[in-house]
Amino acid sequence: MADSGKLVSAAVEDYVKAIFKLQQENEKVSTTVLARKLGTSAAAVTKMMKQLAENKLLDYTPYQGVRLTRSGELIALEIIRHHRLIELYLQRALGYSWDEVDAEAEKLEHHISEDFEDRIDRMLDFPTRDPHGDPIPTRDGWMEAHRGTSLATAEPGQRVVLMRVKDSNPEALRLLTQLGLCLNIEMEILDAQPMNGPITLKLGDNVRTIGRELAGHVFIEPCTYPDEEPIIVCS
Amino acid sequence: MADSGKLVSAAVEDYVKAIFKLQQENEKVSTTVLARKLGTSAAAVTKMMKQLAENKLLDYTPYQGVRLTRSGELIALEIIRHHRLIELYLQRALGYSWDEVDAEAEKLEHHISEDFEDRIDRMLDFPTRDPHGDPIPTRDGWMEAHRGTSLATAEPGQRVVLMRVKDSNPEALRLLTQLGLCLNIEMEILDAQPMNGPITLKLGDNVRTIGRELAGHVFIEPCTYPDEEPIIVCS
DNA sequence: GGTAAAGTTTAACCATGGTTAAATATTTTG
DNA sequence: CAAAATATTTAACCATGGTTAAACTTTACC
Repeated sequence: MADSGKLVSAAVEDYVKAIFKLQQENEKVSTTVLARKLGTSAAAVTKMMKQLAENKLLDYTPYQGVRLTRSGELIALEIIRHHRLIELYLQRALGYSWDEVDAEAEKLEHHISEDFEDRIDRMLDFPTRDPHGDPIPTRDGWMEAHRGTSLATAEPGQRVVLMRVKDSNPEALRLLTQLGLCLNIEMEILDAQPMNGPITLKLGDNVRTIGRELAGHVFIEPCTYPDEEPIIVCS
Repeated sequence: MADSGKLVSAAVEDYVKAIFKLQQENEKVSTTVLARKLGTSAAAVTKMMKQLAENKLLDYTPYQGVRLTRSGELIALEIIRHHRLIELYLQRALGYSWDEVDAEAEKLEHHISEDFEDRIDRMLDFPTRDPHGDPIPTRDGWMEAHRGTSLATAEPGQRVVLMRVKDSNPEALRLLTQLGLCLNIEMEILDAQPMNGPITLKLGDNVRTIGRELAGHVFIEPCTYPDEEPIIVCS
């Protein structure tokens, strides 16, 4: 009953997923950083690291942090695939908004079958991105690199496209929606005040000013056709 | 992390659900029967009964079996509601067949939000029955009685409607589909051989013979308009 | 009605995944 | 470069939900 037939527990899946995400930033993932990300204690993390190392899901050198093995990565990618497919499904099929999908997907990702995964994948016509612009890993464990650079570090004068947003802060996502920002929208960066001051954007005919913290949740890329009129794909 | 914020664990939900179903047959539910239903040991059940009694989800008299309190019933009904809504959703929205829905719903029922529940309820237009003809409890903890009597005990000569099937045996459900039996289909009972022998049915223009064991998975009611031609609602 | 069988509970144990406090490494800094 | 600060690990503990084996009730039957 506690086992429930699963090869890896939901807890293990959460650990592996968190490590995967953290190791995209830093070479090695430290105990404390992981503990903070998972909302648990460093002691609990250390114990789990030993267990995961025994199961060959990661390489663990005491005091030096961890790094996933390919086996660990495959599990992480499988869960991230579940998460992002579910997010997109909730948005498309059940009308969830992009600030609501993360919390629901967080619970469901551990409990769907391969069959369910395949069915929603097919129903969504084999999508490659989730509602936040994050890439959806393939079934066989490959994932595109993240796109975009932070809007918080953008220079005025550029014409850019909104490629991606951070997924796990509903408040930020609601704010962005209110401001008229959505995936694939084109905008011009009019101004970026020094001292982490606000950034002013032109969205179609509207001018909007947003703080640096919120801008940190947004990732952009230079417009492919910077000379043409911006195309507002936002609904 | 083990807590995960839930008031009741998935294990408790499974226990309460199993007890609810068993106590519809027998006044009190015994340790052994529960253990068999849950695929666990009698000792584990006893321990859990004490815990559930402490939490006032059931009344427990040692050696005498248990019965849910109203609180326990409400939890059971909530989970059964989840289960049956999910089953119907999987069938309608994702093309699952009636032999596939139970296993998937069994896992998902513990992990959906109230919001998810409401959304699929609305999307399905507030349904009252799942794909097996079982009633879907209301949000406030009320459930219709089960309909139908067993086809295994039916007398020849009747014209009947298929009201309900047992939900948790995929093989039986696939067999029934192959034989052309589905919910709401009308049929005439032509013959029922003694000694638990096979039952012969007329479905439209087809005549089918099924064993008593399979018939035990099917529940019927006398046709409301026994004089008219059978209406085949089956697709 | 006593005894055997069946059912139930208790006891001792295990694994998982948490906790806090203390001990030990590592890193930073004056 | 030593001491202080920080990070990490260990140890002892807890709760949940399982196990098996032994003890104890209840039921069934002669």
